[in-house]
Amino acid sequence: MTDKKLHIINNALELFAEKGFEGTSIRDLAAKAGVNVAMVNYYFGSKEKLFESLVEERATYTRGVLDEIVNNNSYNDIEKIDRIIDSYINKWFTNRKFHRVLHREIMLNQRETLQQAIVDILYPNSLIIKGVIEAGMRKGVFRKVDAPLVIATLVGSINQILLSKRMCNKLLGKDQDYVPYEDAAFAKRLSEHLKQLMHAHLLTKS
Amino acid sequence: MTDKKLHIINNALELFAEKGFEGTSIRDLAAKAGVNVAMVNYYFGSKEKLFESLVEERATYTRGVLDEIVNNNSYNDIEKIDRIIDSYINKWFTNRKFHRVLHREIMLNQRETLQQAIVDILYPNSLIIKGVIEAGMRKGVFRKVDAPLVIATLVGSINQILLSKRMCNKLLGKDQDYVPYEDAAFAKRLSEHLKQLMHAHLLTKS
DNA sequence: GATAATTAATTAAACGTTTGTTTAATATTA
DNA sequence: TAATATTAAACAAACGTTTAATTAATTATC
Repeated sequence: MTDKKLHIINNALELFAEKGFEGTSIRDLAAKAGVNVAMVNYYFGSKEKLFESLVEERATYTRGVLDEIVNNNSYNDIEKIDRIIDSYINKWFTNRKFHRVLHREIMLNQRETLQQAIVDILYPNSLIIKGVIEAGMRKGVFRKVDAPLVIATLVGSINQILLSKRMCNKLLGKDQDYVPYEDAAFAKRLSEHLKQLMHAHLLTKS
Repeated sequence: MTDKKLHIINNALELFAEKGFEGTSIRDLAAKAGVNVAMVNYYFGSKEKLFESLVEERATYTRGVLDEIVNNNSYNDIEKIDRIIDSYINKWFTNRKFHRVLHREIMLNQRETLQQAIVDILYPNSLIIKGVIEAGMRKGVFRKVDAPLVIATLVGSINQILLSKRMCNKLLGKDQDYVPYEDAAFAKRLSEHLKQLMHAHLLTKS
C-alpha cells in the first residue's frame, strides 16, 4: 500500500466514522485528504472499493493479541479473562473510529460482501474468548454460564460506551467536551467494572 | 396524526432501519408506502422532518412502564432489576426496528437536534434504573458497584444482540434464517443470562 | 338535498443540486 | 521516451424538493 493510498484511507476513516458511508461523498473525502476527486477512483476504483480497502487495511489490528493471552500458561482462567478485558478496552479505545465504522456497517442489510468481511474480523476474537470460558467451566473454576451471551455482555458493554460519546457522557454525568476514550482514568474505571462483573458472574467462589 | 401520515411513517421505519437515513431515498419511501413522491414533502415538509416525526411518533413507547415497576412496593430491589430486564427485552425485541433507527442515528455526529431528541427518549430510562441500583446500595442489599457502567452493561448486552442479527446468529451458532428476536425461548434465555449476571454482580449474598 | 364555492389531496413533470464516475489533457517521474 | 500521476471539466444518474394542473372531499348557499 502506497503512502498516498494510506493517506486517503486514514482521512476517509474519520469521515466514515463521523458521517457514515452514504453520508460521506467522494468530494468530502478528496477535500479532507487534499487530493483531486478523481484520485479516489484512480487509486481504488470506486467509493465502495475504497471502503473495502479501508476495512482490509485495518483488519489486522487485533490479530494475535488474544492468542498470546490465551496461550500464556502463567495466567489462570480468570486472569485470562482480565487480560482480555484490558486488551479489548485498550485496542478499541485507540482504534475507536475504525471500530465505529465496522459496527455502523454491520447494522445494515446492505453491502453483503462487506458484512461478511466484518464478521470475519470480529468473530474469531469471540471464538477465543468462548474457548477460555468453556475451559474454565470444564475445570469447575467457572460457574455454568451462557458463554455466547457472556461474550455479548463483554463486547456490548464496551460498545455501549464506545459508540455514542453523547450518550456515554450523559450516563456518566460529564459535559459534552469530555472525551472518555482519551482518559486513562476512565479506561481503568471501565476495566475494573467489567472485571468485577466477570469475577462475580464466572467464579464459583469469590 | 392522520392514517395516511402513520402509514408513511410505518413504512419509512422499515426502510430507515434497514438502509439508514442517507441510504433511503424519498422515492424508496414513496414506493414502499404506495404514494406519490410529492406526498412526503406535502405531509411532512422534508425528508428530515419525516424522520423527526417518526421519532416523535414512536418516542412514547417506553414511558411509564419502568415507573410502574419502580414504584411497585411488592417488589424488592433485585426483583425490580429482574422486572426491568424483562421489560427491556420485551419492548426492544418487539420495537427492534425503531430501536435500531435510534441507535444508528445516535452514533453519528450529524443532525444535532435529532440526537438531542434521542437522548431525551433514552436517558430518562437510565435514570430510573440508576435510582433502583443506588437505593439497593444504600440499604446494603446491593454491593458497591459503578451504577452508570452497570446500566451500560445491561443496555449494551441487549443492544449487542439486537443490532446485528448476522453477528448474533454467528455467536449463537445459528444459521442466518433464524430470527432470535421472534423466538420466545431465546428471549427467555437472554433474560436468564442477564438476571444471573445482575444477581451475581449486585447482591451482597447469594 | 342539490348545486356552487372552497379547501384539501394527489398527480406527473420539472427543478436545480449533488452524487459517483469518466474523460481527455497536462504534469511528473522513471 | 514511456509509464505514471494529477488535473479541471464533463457525464449521466439519482437526489430532495417544488410546481402547476387535476381530482376528491368538504363546506356554504340556496
